Amino acid sequence: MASDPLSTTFAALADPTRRAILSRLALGETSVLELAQPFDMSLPAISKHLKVLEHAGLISRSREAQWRPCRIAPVSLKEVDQWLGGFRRFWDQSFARLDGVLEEMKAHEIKIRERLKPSGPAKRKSGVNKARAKKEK
Amino acid sequence: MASDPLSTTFAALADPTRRAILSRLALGETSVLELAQPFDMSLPAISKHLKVLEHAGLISRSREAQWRPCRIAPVSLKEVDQWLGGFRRFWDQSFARLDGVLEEMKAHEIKIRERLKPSGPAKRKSGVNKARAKKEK
DNA sequence: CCTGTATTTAACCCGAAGGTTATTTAACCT
DNA sequence: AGGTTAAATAACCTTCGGGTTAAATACAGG
Repeated sequence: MASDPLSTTFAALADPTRRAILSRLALGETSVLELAQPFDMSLPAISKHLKVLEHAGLISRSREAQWRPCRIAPVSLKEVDQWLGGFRRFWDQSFARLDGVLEEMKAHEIKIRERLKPSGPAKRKSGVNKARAKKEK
Repeated sequence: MASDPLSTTFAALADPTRRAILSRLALGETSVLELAQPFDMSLPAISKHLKVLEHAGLISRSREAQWRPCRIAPVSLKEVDQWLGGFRRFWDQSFARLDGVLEEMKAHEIKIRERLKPSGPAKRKSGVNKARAKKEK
């Protein structure tokens, strides 16, 4: 497995048992035994899953007598969400519209700048990367 | 690997090469060779990555002469986003606040109902699952 | 038809993921 | 100290993921 943080997090989430554990933890901190209870799986297996989640920064664990209560640690999830954000316009209508608005604002700003400093050339943002040009059937 | 759709998608995203490919595709549809160009990796390896992405529903491919242009397919990403949504309150302040507001609205609604039908007991929503009760040191 | 270009498939290697059982550590309670 | 409960570790097995090279497929075009 790739070792960068985001890959580690995605890999940790790529298992239904681990996602179910996280869903359970969304209801609140709990012990390993209680986390294991819904699954038809040995305790060491659960222990491994928890280690994976912890290593991915998705949960944190403390000690309380002989229990090691687990809770959700939000930072990694937040990072996943932020990565996803870069693609949100592909499915979220309102984000797509926001894209358009930003384009418009940018164009408008450029016009304003050009009007304010008629001597110097306005700083042009390089346009969207338009690779793959030559290709018609 | 687990074979449910969400696991497949997360697994596909758990690789920096594949995420980079998606990022490139966010700029627009392109060919396999151009997708491969930034990576120090054989072409069959890229081909496999694309197959994984396609199987996860993250990209779609068409044919155009001898090229097989790829583009982003948003549905799987959207599903990931929706799954994440269930946890957003853990890191998003405004969502946490929304949680509070919803709680308040629910309580208010119950009061109203009770006032309107003083004869029958108001339909109580069962409270948040409060597992793990007995545990004090 | 033959050659070049784009891409996939086949066959293989290696290490890591996810599961098992058996054993060990840690902490509580008499 | 001894016994019980909670959890982790060790050792092991099998499957799968990501990479390789070499060969096959699909199409365009002189």
